[in-house]
Amino acid sequence: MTLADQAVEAGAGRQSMARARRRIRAKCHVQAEALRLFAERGYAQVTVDEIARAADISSRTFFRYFPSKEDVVLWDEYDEPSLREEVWGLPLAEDPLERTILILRKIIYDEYLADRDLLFARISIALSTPSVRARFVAQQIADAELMFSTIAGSWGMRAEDLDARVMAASLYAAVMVAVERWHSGGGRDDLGRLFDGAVRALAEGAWRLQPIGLRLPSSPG
Amino acid sequence: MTLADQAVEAGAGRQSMARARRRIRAKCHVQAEALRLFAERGYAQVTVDEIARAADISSRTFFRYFPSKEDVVLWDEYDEPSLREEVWGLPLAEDPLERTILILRKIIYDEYLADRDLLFARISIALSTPSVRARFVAQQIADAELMFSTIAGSWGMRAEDLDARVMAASLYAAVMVAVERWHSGGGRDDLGRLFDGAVRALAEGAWRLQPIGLRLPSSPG
DNA sequence: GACAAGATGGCAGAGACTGTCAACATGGCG
DNA sequence: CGCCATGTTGACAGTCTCTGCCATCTTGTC
Repeated sequence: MTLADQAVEAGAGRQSMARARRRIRAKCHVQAEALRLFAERGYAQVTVDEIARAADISSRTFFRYFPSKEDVVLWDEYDEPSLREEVWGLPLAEDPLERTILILRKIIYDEYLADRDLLFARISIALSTPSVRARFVAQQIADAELMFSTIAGSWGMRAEDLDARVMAASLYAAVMVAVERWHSGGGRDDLGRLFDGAVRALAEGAWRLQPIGLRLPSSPG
Repeated sequence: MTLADQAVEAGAGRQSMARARRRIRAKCHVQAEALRLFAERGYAQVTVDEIARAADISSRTFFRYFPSKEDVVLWDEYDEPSLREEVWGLPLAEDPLERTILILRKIIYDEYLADRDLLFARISIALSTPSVRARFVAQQIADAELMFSTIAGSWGMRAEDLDARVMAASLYAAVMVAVERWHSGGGRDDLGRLFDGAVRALAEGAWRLQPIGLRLPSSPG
């Protein structure tokens, strides 16, 4: 069973799943062409028309696949099935925090193993193009929050707790730092190990935060 | 001495500082008109042409003031002098981490006190408009990293340490959460206190993170 | 094969943004 | 005061992203 199949089954199931599979394949093809052109000439120097021509579609169809030019970089196959599927599929952990970390780790690892070069190409553009980078960051945070609130909800915690939101965003930070480090190392390191390192750094850094936190609640100044 | 004055002094000093002061005042005026229109009709429903007309400038001039439509929301007076000025001006703290927190806190507090309604209007649009929100988030992170690397550098730490970067991003997370909470409370709470709470949440979360961090370095999973 | 649902392409158009250039304001200086 | 250098503005034309609309073609179903 291919990735596309899984995606479709999880999706709006009722319709013909062949259509959806074709659609995903088509999107992959367009993305590949786009990334090739971006690598050659840079993101800003390639127009949507050119991508469409390279992928043998009309530019109108391009925008039916990807809501914006940025999305052709951000999108990946794994976006198609809802994140929630992944969430429920993982083995339980006692702690919502630990579970979030395990899930994040799995997602990172899956993508990493699936197609290292593709991931590297996407990250390269995401990190070097400000507008794409901004959306990249925002998307990561949204994902982390979705996961955390889902998990926290299933444990009876309120997702709006300061703690939940701060931790979700901080975990994103760990992902982001790991990804950047991985990229700056030319993609040769082990992304999973870098992520572990970032999580440990977070634990240690926040540890040193304890005495400061206690000292804070005094005056505004 | 007005804010504008300070900004100019810190800036490319050599020229006539009257010019720069006028420029900042003009930008403030354009921003005020823009926010007024956005509040009336929503960000997307207002064109740059309309903002320009309302502020009595040409749209070409608008883009000379603000590189993009989004920036008219994101910009504030305090962006003009370099952040570094603020950094060096604050009383020393033993720990770079603590110092970063104090600086963040001061910046938040200054803006907060300067013009609560203006800040609230800007945050409202930043949070509700996806494209602006993405840039808002990215900007916060960049600021936090700039500060942290400046401070870390002055203490002889390497700014590229995993620890430094993770903590910078996590602190941003605390700011973000505090700002969102402040906004959802209608701007009535004390922003500084909310920030303190977020920092404490981070410290506590890290506490719970420690055992997980130690358990991680095993298998990819 | 016929029919319904969905996917596509082409076209026109709004709106964000940029390059260029000529007109204009400003501040300093003889 | 007049003049020059420098910086600021507006107008215009043009590019590019993105959208609505509609006619056309493909696909899956019966």
